[in-house]
Amino acid sequence: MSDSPPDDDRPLDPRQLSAYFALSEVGSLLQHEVERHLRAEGGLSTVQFQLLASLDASDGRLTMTQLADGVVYSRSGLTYQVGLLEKAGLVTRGPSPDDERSTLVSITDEGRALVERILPGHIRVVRGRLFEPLSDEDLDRLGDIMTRVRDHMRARPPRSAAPRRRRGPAD
Amino acid sequence: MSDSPPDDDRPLDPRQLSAYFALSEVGSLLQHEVERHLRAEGGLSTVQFQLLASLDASDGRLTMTQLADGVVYSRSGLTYQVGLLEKAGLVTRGPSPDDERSTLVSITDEGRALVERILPGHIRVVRGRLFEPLSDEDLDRLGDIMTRVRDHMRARPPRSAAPRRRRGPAD
DNA sequence: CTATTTTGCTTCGAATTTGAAGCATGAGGC
DNA sequence: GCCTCATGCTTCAAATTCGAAGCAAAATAG
Repeated sequence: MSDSPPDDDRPLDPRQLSAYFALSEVGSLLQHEVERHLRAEGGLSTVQFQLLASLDASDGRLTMTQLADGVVYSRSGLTYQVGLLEKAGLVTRGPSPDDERSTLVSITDEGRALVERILPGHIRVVRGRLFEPLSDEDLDRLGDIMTRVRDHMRARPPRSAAPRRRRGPAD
Repeated sequence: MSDSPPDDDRPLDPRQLSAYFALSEVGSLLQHEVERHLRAEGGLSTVQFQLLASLDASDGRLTMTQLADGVVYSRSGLTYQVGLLEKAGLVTRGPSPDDERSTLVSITDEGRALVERILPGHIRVVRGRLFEPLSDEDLDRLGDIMTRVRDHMRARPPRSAAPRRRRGPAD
């Protein structure tokens, strides 16, 4: 870490490129297939399922902010989606006892039941599409890599633009 | 095909779960940051950039179907986006000489110039957010794994629903 | 204690996305 | 050559998305 090499402005080498493209593609494909399955199976979008799953995994109640933080999503979009879930009777919204501003979202029994019902099929999709061609060792490695990347991305909030404005930009 | 092991209906074990969640999260986070950057830098959405990059990488002209196949996208959405790109002067649309039905999309010089202008920053984002915490070995492994998964997903077109409806569902 | 700033959420309008339906051309069967 | 089906793309209406603006409660400053 003595002096940063000019690594930053070099093009990606072929290995990086191919890894990046493959990752993007897998992400998109997986997302689409999961979407399709959830829609067909339980009439839910991916986000809605993630929200219910988050609630189910935690203590059953989270604030809007906690939910939005887990799922990568805009605040207003979250309001909309939680509204739909509430209308469907899968969650309820109420004020937080601690903080009058916060809305506490709680999963209903019906919501839990739906998650339980959809989960097996969801898992089957993920297993069949994602994990099938991977060995145990691949799996460990993938988990390790992705966890590290995620922590890295979560650690540093994204600079909106101009990551290093040392020299005047040609803009 | 003698008797399928009950592997299929087991829940994902913790390693699989954590790998799956981390992968999803990284995918979402990366997509959002790329989106933000491209929008700020060149006024393009991710899809538009991918379309231009696809055209740039190939011979400069592709049919709508070829484009949609590369990017994971709906046909109608593609029509809309290509329409925007055309309006912006970055691509042109014309009939295919071979097939009267096909629309051939060509990138303009302006389009190429825009790609050239945005690419370095895009690469900087990807490098900084995705590759920074990875060693060379990680990189190779990641590329290998993702390539294999992608090929696997591309090979078998997704079953719309009901992968194995052997026993009457409790629906 | 009051003024200011911050935080949490919702509402709003504009842009995007999607699947279904529509239209025209190409390919096959007869 | 016709008739039927498949293919390539666009149009359409409805749903979803986002950021900006708005509003109320809480934290902070003085």
